[in-house]
Amino acid sequence: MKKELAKQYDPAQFEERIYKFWEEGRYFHAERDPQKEPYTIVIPPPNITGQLHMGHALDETLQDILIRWKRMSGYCTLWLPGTDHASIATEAKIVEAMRKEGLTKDDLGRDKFLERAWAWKKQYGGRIVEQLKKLGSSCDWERERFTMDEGCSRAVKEVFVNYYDKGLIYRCERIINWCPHCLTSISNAEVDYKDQAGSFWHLRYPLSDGSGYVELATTRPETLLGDTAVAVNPKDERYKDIVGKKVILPLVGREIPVVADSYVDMEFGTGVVKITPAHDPNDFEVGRRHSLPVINVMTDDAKIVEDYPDYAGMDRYEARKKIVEDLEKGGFLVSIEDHSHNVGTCYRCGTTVEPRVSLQWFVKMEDLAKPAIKAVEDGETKFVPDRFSKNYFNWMNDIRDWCISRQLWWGHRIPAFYCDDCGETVVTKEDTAVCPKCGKPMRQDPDTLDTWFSSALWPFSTLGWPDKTEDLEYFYPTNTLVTGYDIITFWVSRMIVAGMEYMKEKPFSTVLIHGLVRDAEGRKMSKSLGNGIDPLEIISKYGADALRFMLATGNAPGNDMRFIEEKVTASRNFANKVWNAARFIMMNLPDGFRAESLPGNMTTEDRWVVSKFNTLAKEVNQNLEAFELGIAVQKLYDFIWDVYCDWYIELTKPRIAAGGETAETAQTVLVWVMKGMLKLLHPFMPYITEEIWQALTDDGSAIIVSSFPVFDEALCFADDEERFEKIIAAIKAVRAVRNEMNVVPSVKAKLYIETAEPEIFEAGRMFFERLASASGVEISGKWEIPDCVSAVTDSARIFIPLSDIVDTEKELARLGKEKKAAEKDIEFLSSKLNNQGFIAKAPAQLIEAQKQKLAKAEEKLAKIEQSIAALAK
RNA sequence: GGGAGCUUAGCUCAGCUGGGAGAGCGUCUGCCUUACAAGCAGAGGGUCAUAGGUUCGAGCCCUAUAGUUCCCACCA
Repeated sequence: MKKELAKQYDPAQFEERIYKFWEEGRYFHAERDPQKEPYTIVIPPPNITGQLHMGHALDETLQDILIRWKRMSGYCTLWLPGTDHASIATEAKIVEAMRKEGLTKDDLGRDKFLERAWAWKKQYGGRIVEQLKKLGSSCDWERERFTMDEGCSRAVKEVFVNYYDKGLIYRCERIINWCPHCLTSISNAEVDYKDQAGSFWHLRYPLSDGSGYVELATTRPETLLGDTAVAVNPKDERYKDIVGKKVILPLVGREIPVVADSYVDMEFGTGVVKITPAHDPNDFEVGRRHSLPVINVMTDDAKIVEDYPDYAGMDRYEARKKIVEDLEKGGFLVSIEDHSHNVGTCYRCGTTVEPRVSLQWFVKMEDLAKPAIKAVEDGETKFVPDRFSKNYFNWMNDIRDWCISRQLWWGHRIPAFYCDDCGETVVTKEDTAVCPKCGKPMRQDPDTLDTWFSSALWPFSTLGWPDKTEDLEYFYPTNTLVTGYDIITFWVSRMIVAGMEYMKEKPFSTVLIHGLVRDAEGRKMSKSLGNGIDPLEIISKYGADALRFMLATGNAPGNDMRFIEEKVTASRNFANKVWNAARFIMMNLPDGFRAESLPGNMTTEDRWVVSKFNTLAKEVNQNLEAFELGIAVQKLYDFIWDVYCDWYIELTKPRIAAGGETAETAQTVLVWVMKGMLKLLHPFMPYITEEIWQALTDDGSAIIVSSFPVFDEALCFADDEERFEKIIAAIKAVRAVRNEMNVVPSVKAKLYIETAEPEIFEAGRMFFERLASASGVEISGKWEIPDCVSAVTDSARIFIPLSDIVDTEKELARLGKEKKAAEKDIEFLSSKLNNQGFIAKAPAQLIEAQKQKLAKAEEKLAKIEQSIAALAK
């Protein structure tokens, strides 16, 4: 009937097999069912270039826990997977690969390049998916999507054209962040600011009327070539006379005006600023206000343009050096100061971005942001933990227009067409366009869209939008989005915007935010540091369940965590514990044993464990409901290891050995609780629970679709819990005393239990033998045993006659310590109960509990005193 | 400049609506007790960063301070 389980937990033996079993059984597939409530998660699509890293592992684990829990709780659950084309990252990889072959994009041309890109996608896009599967992710792979598949592309075009028609997308010349390495514009959100040590060059520009110089300071002397003015503050008395005059631009010889603009900070530097509209965003604004010319002095790859023969072709840093030298030679350099400043770098490649004026497409964000802000304000969408909504509001309330065009080939091509003949622009969903004015064929914009443009539509484009599909109707809005705090601005905010605009409804109800997985020293895992840890290696070493369990343990939402391998070991050990508990049960079940329901003749300890399990089921559900995954894990761990394994299993051993009815009852309860426990654990450790379930039930059922345990009023046995805790307390007390007296377990001793509740201890008689090294148990209301060690609880004194070992002095000292502890308890509790404020204001239940504790403490003290008195005689 | 987080046992971290401080790892003492030595039993270890405040009662709420991390903006 049942399979033997191996002696040691070895996940490699079954994880792959179990995953195949689930896939073949189509357990991950979501079939719309009007009778059921849907529960939907869309995956944050990993990049096709990506390899599974710890961040993914955490993200996927959290999602899978929620999905599996909801699936078992009767929801129609859809976890929709997919991948992102990641335009800039993928294109960079392909360009890099081509470079090794000595090829450039231009050598290949757009079509050939895209062929390569698709081949790349075909080759590597599946890799990350296979890796996700290793984790046990229960995604509906039948619905796997890709941001550049036909449907998503259609959605992108639809949105672009619609935004354009509504006047929310516009094209204009602006200063944008340009990456000279990736050769594309990037959005504000894609710029990482980093502190760098630099210099502050003080220069002087001669006034054209020969009346002297103005002194100014710059961190970027090479941009001087593009200066078209110098500016001072209009209120600055020092410079009011020179406003309107001209200065001669050193090295270039151009005459440029002195303008007055309030942008200039009088306190900073000399109060004079050189204005380079083409290479600084603030200067660009100043330039606009004063109608200054915009002179671009750099090429795409940040080299000086040919107009300046002395520097043409030099890289910007090389040019800087040369220009400083020349300034010095010309007597224009006053001084050089050390200066640390924040420079923008490309989030992909780390190259210092070059602000640059160019013609780009933008989304007007202000109006679009409003409903998205409101959705979070009104609680339509909630961030967990809540503090991240502040992040969101910060960003959204100060939203800038979004630069969406990228000078890349891999991505959604902008559906705008230009007529070179008459200058007409058409934005259309059609693949080609004919000029409506002159009838000539039009040229499509060569640029593509920011990757995040398509990701923003992910929650509905993947469900069929713009068509009104049944999936969309049923599964939208999705329920939970699980992601890291690092992409709230990139992605989460833009999904909410798009969802509100096109679905008129939030894309998800909850955003569960998690932190970063750092290395053991707390550093970010990164390629450059080489401190990344490969989840796949960890899985092959410890199993996916151990990794998942560890990732869900001891961590509160939104907080970073450190990856420490010992934590995985601890989780693996826990899995081994579960494994062996199951093994124990199966070794002790008769053939054909079935435990469908709880027996009617349960003992106190049976009801004790069932009642505790019932509480566990309640709390795990509550914690999951509140996204307190770490707390749920902790409770499961404690119950399984401590309550079930260390106590209950041990309690059943003498009963099973005794055989007969009590054995059968114990077996039934063992199996019943084990099954419930496995179910509660399944979302966290899917593989091992399925493997054990299959071996244990042997009826073709699958735990993945079993019903998740819930609280059951009929299984509350508070009385039995209390009664049995007394036995546990007594056993613990005996063990502690024996340990303290250095009595080895092999030395058995008879126990004489003195108690006012003999029937309770009568029921626990056999457990003392097994769990407290007793050679026999006598129970009475009163014992007089001289020269004896005694273990004391509030409900019993247990005498342990070990005459050859007993050291009266030592025992008196030990009891003295216990007495002190009891007295301290009493003092604490009675002072609390004597406090009028406490009595008047504390909840009645609490007061009652304190009274009971006090009574128990007093009982215990009395018993200790008796023992001391007897020994002192 | 604006905002947020963190500071709890030697280490890594939990602590859900305020009611006698927890776990894992490490340490110490025993134990191969027929599910598990990836184990069992026991023990030690904390002024919950500091200073005030609110409260009958504060690790938790409020204010300030220090250290630390991060986000946003800006720095010619």
